[in-house]
Amino acid sequence: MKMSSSKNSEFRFQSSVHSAHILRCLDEQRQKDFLCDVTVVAENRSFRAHRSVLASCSEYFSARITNHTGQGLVINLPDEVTAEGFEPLLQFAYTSKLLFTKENVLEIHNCATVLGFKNLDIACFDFILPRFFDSNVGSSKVQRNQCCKTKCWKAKAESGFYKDGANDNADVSSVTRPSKKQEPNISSNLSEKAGRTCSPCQVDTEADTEVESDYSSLCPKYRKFQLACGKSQSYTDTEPENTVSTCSLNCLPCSSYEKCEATDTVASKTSTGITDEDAMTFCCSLTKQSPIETPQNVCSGKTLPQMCPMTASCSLRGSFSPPPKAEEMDESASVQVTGKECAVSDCRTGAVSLNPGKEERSSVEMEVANQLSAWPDVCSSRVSEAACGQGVTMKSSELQWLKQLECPFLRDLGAVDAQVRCSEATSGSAECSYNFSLHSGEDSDSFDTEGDSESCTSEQASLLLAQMQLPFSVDGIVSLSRNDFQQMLKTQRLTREQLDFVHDVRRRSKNRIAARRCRKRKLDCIHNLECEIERLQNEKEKLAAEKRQLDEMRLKTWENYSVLYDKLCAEAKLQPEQLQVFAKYTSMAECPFSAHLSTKAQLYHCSEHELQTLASCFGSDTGIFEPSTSTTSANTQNRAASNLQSTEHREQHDHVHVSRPN
DNA sequence: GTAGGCTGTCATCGT
DNA sequence: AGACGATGACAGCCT
Repeated sequence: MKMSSSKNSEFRFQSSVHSAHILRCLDEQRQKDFLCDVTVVAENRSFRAHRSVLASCSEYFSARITNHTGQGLVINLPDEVTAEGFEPLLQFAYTSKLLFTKENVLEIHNCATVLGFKNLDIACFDFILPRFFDSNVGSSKVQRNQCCKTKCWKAKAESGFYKDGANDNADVSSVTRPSKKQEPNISSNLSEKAGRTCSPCQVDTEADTEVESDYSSLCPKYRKFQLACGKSQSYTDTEPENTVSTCSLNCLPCSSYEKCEATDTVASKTSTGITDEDAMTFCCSLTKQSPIETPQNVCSGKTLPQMCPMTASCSLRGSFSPPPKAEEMDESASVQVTGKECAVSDCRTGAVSLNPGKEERSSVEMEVANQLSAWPDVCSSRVSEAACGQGVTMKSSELQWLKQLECPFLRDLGAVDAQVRCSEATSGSAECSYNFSLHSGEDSDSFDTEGDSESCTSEQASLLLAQMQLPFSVDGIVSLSRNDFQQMLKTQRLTREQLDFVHDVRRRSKNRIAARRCRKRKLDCIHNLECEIERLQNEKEKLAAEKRQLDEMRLKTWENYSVLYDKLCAEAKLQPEQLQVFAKYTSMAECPFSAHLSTKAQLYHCSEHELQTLASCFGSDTGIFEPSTSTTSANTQNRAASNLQSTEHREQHDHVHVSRPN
């Protein structure tokens, strides 16, 4: 639930549970066959559903249903759509969740393709299928994104491509470097660590899970401010979009490969010194295989293994869940692919951090990102970590290539640019790609503003770590919890100087991050205060205008009273004494003229001085009180003064504050 | 040359 | 007692 205010105090309520509730109700209706207006026949099975839902999810149904308005519509699906494949799709249409198994995923994919099921983009299957049907996930033999065209998938399926993961090797070998020494077993490190610290990669988020503003994480002052002014813009909302995001090469459509092929080489060559051929191979290897077999200059093979930031950070950071290998998965296991809206979380947790304040990502992107975050193999984790500023070093060629991706939520990442800058700055000198990004998820908010100085200091720290033969990355040192950090130190035999240095690095790095947070909060606070000032000024102007209007109305009303009073006196021909008696016996509540009459009667006995005093109390700037040069004006003065007096008198009785006209 | 902004670091305080 | 986060102050760098 969000409440956001505009400058003119207009509020917008946006429910984050409404859409899910609607969908849930529709699903219940479907199960009860309530209000269903279409029957879909697949093979020999029939399914009841709502036209609007089907048409919303599927291009096929949209086309078939559009011209049918009558009742009892029956749609016979083509032969290639099986009941087994269609049923999960129907369920997906009503629940956003796709339940599938290794056995039926191809069937579902085929049906989705034929029916043009939206939000189950090929990218999802492109990501999912290799996981199921490759026995070497995470170990470099996956063929991904070779072709995203449906035909290719069909061809692969028909040819049993996914039935035998070993086949991949032959295909890949033709485009990969023949002999690439595999890097240390990063995936196993990840697996071990993640097995200890991470939850399984299933992402099943109920849509009614609300993203609440986490004021508890704010400093006291800021928290007080936020709470005090009922901040419409939560702190998380102010997070720069660069806190985004995990993405993977896996989700790339074909165009990315093509673009990569066409555009990547120049940047790669110029900045890293590798040849066009290398770049091409690298590009292809990125798109056609898992990253383990990417060129070693990504994580330079020339560096000592323990100095490799990849190794260090991957082994130290255990936040990412390892991908469940196909052979490790239960045959009957199903994986839920759920839409998850606006997930904002720490990159370290492996969850996706999509900018909530920015334009909404498509559900496909959301889902892919979620899956990627929950299912990162080494490749995706590296890319996503680079995107998250986790400190995994990528050379500019990789980053330039990343920028070509068709994934919009990765393409517009400032992080990529920032990383490119970092890489460019260091690519010339560093054979070893040191880990020079200190973002640890929680502070990954400042990619676009962090200059070279920070990178340099971090790099210096990394260099010093290397010089001291310390097998740690700065990022690893910073991101570890206290206990993990202590345990990590215990596993190493470090001298006193080394220990002090590591602690110093950790302390300074954490403080640096804290300073960034602090400054960001301060800026946010200033910004919010400025908005508050503007809002209050607008409100003040509005109230002033309202007050003026009310004053005018009040004066007009009193003038009407005066006219009526004069008319009454003239018609009744009351003498002053009669007026006095009249006023005496008429309560103010019962007679609207009583106050007027009373005052009028009293004024007949007022001296000129008292009258002037009353008039001066009323003030002359309203134009009501005119110099008493004539009887008429004197009467007007009297009436005005009596108005004032009676008003104030009434205020005393009613305890209602009525401001005196200015 | 100078002002202003940004960032890292240190010191200090409160938790 | 020690770790940690927040924050003010200061210095260095850059524009």
